Amino acid sequence: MGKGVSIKDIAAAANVSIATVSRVINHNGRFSKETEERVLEAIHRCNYVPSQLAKEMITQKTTNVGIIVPDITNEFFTKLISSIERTLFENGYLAFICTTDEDSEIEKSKIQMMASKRVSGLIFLSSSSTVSEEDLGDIPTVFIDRKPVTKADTRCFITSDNVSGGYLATKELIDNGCKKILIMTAKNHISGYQERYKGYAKALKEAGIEKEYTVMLDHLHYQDAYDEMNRILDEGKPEFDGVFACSDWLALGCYKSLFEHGYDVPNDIKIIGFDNISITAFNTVPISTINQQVEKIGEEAALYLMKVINGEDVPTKAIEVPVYLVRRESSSK
Amino acid sequence: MGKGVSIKDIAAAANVSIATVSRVINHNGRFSKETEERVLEAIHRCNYVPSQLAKEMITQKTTNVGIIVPDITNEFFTKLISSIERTLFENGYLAFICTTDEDSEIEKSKIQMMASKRVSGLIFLSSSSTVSEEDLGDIPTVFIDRKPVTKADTRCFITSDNVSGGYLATKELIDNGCKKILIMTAKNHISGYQERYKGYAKALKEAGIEKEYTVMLDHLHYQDAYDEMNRILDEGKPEFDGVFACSDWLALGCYKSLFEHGYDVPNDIKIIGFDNISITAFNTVPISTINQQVEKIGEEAALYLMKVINGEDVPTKAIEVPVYLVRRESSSK
DNA sequence: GTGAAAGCGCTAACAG
DNA sequence: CTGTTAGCGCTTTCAC
Repeated sequence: MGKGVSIKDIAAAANVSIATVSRVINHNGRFSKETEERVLEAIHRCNYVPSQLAKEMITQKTTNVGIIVPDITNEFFTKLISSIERTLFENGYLAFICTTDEDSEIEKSKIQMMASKRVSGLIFLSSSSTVSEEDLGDIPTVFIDRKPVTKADTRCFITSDNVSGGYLATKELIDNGCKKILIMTAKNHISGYQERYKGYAKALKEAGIEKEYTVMLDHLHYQDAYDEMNRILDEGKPEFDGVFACSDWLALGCYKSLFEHGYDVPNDIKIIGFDNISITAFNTVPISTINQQVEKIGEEAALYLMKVINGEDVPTKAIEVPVYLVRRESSSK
Repeated sequence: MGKGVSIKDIAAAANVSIATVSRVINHNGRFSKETEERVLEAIHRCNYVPSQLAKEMITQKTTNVGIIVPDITNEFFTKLISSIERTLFENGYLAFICTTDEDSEIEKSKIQMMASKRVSGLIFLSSSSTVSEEDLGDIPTVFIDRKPVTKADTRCFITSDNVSGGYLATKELIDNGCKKILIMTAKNHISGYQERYKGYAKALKEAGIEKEYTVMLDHLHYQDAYDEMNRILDEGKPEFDGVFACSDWLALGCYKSLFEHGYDVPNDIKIIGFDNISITAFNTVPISTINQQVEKIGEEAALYLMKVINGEDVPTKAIEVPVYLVRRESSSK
């Protein structure tokens, strides 16, 4: 497709100089109507596609951005990526996709590759592993969702308002009569989860509930929540009447364990999750959850990044996108 | 990160010619140990990252490949993309991600953009919309999963052995006592679904079951299957004792409807899905399904594409990756 | 309005 | 072993 045919060929075919062809292509004016037509005709006839590659080479500025995520098999990430990719493309950028599998070696090597390809920016869904500032260098970078464990906090960071989310979730349980609420969260320091815990603590305090009941998980898969809840329930009658699972997958794991142990959700025990992934709505007992405005986060991230790339003024260093409660059966009275 | 510093600077810093620097970088030999060290030292000291962009410009060959998918919020696509991306990267390629949202205009415009960026190949998860050969031009392309509705069948096409899958699924139901089996599939001509139907028909015929029971859906989301099954069940006692849903999401929708109508799965009615997405295992009644070797499909696609790119001999035009049955509770006796 | 010429950062002959 | 040179396909002054 137009590979092989270059601006030279068009110049020859249209009987003008390559400078003129360039002007026509880029709508830079300074050519007559007739010339334009002749050039356009030649372009069409030769099936010519200007090399963006060469342009990027000379302007020293690519329209490529890298998206880096731990993995892609996760509805939250996936929606984020879609939204980012769409926003970027609307502004003339294409996105490289890079999964790191939480492996900092891979991460490093992909960042380097992108650097060598001169991406003009990076959108980073950092794993909890440390991203070295050195690797990132002066590439404009926006972090999403997970706050990196580096001094990289000089860069932009976009996330949901997780504290409010944790608060809303916990309050929903309290409002519907729960007195003892278990929070299931992550053992390692993922910023979002820590904030959700803060919201939980705040709601408890506000309601005059003193006893917290925290369960920390090493891994955050469905199975881990299921196993852990099984362990707890196998020990005897549970001490809690509400569960705030810090992600929907955890909530689903808890639900299944409770169900299999003969507990009635929401009558015996209420559950609320976080993220609003689609299956929560489809669960036998639909699961209440906190909705993150993923599309908006992705869009904000992309827009912000492009501003940085274009050297615009970017006042805000941290953006928090609001969340809202999605009330379903699992937390009802 | 090394942007701004070029091969010239290194040449100067190491007191050699740029040609020598180039040789060292590319391990092309013809330089002494000492020179190498001096150059390497300069590279390190200046924090130099060679511009892959310039290299691609001159060698007329990029190490970028485009992945085109209808959307990304789908475990099957997602796994495929992961696998492709990994395989490509292991071979020095980076992947552009392009979602089309089944919109052929967007598709067209993204393909053009990638062409102008001179991607060296495309991996195409075509929507049922027609991909024009003209757009693809001479870019090496591999199709996955869905057979394009064009004359593009001159290109490579990789997919699961869907006929066998449909056969295995149906046979599983028959083997466990089903006499009347409903198949829920797609109304439009998605190759995979058509083939699954063929397998279904074959198994029925082999078992001497004459009556087929086909339900076709316009859209293939959970909700569509749920609604359709509700409609059927609301009409009265169902005529079938087994359901072969051509995707897991459809199976889950059917399950919920059956459950809510008071039917016992698998005792009253058995269900089997297709794809083996993770939630099928987590359903209250785990759903039997046909596993597609997604990782393998992705890997094969990437490897095949790179062969084409490198001008290697590529005998096979169509690759079918085997599937296998995953037996769970929903289809048991 | 239009063209000639100088590069962008690099590779690839070709000399030495 | 090493340096010189000619581009890759394009943009961008600077003349005319």
